[in-house]
Amino acid sequence: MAGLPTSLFAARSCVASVRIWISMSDRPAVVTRFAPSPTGYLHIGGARTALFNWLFARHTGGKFLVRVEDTDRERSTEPAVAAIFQGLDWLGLKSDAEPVFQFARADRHREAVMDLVAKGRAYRCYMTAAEADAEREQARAEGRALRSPWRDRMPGPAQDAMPYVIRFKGPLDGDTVVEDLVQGTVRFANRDLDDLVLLRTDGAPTYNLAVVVDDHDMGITHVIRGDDHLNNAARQSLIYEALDFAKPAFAHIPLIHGPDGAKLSKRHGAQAVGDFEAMGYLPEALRNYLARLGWSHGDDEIFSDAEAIAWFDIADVGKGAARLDWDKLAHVNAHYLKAAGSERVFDLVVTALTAKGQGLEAEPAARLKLAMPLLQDRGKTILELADQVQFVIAQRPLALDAKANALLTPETVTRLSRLKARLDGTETWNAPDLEALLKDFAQDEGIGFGKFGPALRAILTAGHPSPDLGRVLAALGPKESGLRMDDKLSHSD
RNA sequence: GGUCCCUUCGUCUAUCGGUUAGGACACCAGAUUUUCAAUCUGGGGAGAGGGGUUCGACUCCCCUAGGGACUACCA
Repeated sequence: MAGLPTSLFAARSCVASVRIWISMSDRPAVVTRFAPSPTGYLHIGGARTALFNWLFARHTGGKFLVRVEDTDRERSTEPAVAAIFQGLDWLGLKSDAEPVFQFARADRHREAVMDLVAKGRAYRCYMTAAEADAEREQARAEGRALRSPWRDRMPGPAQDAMPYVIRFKGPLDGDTVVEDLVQGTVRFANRDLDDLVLLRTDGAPTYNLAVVVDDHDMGITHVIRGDDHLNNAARQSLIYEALDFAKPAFAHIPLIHGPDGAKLSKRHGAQAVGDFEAMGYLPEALRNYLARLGWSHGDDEIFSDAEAIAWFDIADVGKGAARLDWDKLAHVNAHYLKAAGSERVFDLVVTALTAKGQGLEAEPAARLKLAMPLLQDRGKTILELADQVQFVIAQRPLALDAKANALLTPETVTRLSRLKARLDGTETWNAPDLEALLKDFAQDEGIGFGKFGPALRAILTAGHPSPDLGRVLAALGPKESGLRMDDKLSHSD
């Protein structure tokens, strides 16, 4: 039901892409991969995992691949696949080859399992679910991992029609050592590693088997993933050995937690990469922030992609879990917002405005486009910018509240009329010159800004958030500024 | 319960046995001031606790506490 259309899982292309890597004699020295399971949106933690894989591949001149782990047919959905690809795309983390869909490779996985059975490293297990539960309970009581009684028992005629799974035949003693690039040497006692299921009753491969086979077939050299998989690395290590596959290097990076230290979840505001986009963050800002979360290069905080690529090293990834800090993300975003091209910021602001149900007509849109360079440093996110930009796109005549009207005393109105006359004669309509003109005006009138600034601001912005008056005038342009002033100056005398 | 991982300012982190423990965000104060911001200057703020090892531990080892992951026919 939740199954995926076969078109997305064209086995031919998926398998072929894998074979290309294997047959290439000049295969890169480093191949990393991001392997999400399509059960939801691209999680911000997953995005960081993808980023680290991408950075390491770029740093080493290697390849970055994407593999969709969709072996769980019940939970995998097509919208999730699309959302993940869209998230990666937005973040600028593109796979260097066609993405591989794990489900399409089920035959290859079964083949590997049969190999294991033939080698005596896996066996058919006929336990029912209830029996397995009982067995598990007993194993737990004895302080060891689950083993099946079928481990050393040959099935008889009675089993002929019985369903079975294929379990890995794990060693009973000895240790399995995972040499992790981040966590160091981690030792597991084999008695604690259970005989995990390799093939389900319906013949479908399970995760731990599929990852090993796929990572091997895809030529993955470095498995960089969340440290929630550190335990799995031991189980997978055993499978690599049983299959006679060379093991990749492992790097288990800490997970991202919410601001309160708990596992990141919905209540922390956002989880999906798409949420960050909707909240008005720039992809390059998120990349910078995410890279800095758990990884560092001395005191560097703001850096370009090129610098991140040049500097990134797994050895500099920290071991502790990091918390998401919205303030710092906002700060980084503000930096990139200032540096971004005005046309791009304008487009994003318009999109945000439209999403808020505030579509723009041609004239205010044109005004905003021209004003954008003067305004894009006034917010930390596109959403904040959408608020900061309201005074520009407001339509005449502006409605002033009682407080603003109170500012327009006869004296102030005549004073502003004199200012208007001076503005009308201005040739250089730009923020610094306008600011200077305003200063000169105040001096010539023998007054401080406080005597006419608030009133002028009210006339020009109707109380919307706005920058320095020089910038306000510049942003509005000579025509709109003049009209807004005329609106209020001509008929209150 | 078992196994494994983690622990420096509020947060992200630097430090790779010898530093007045540095930076960034946040916070506080001051400057600026025509709203709100921004900006500039200054300030407070940390090695979870306890044992060792060492001439000397944030750094190495052990214990405890706290946090996290795994312990599925999920990935």
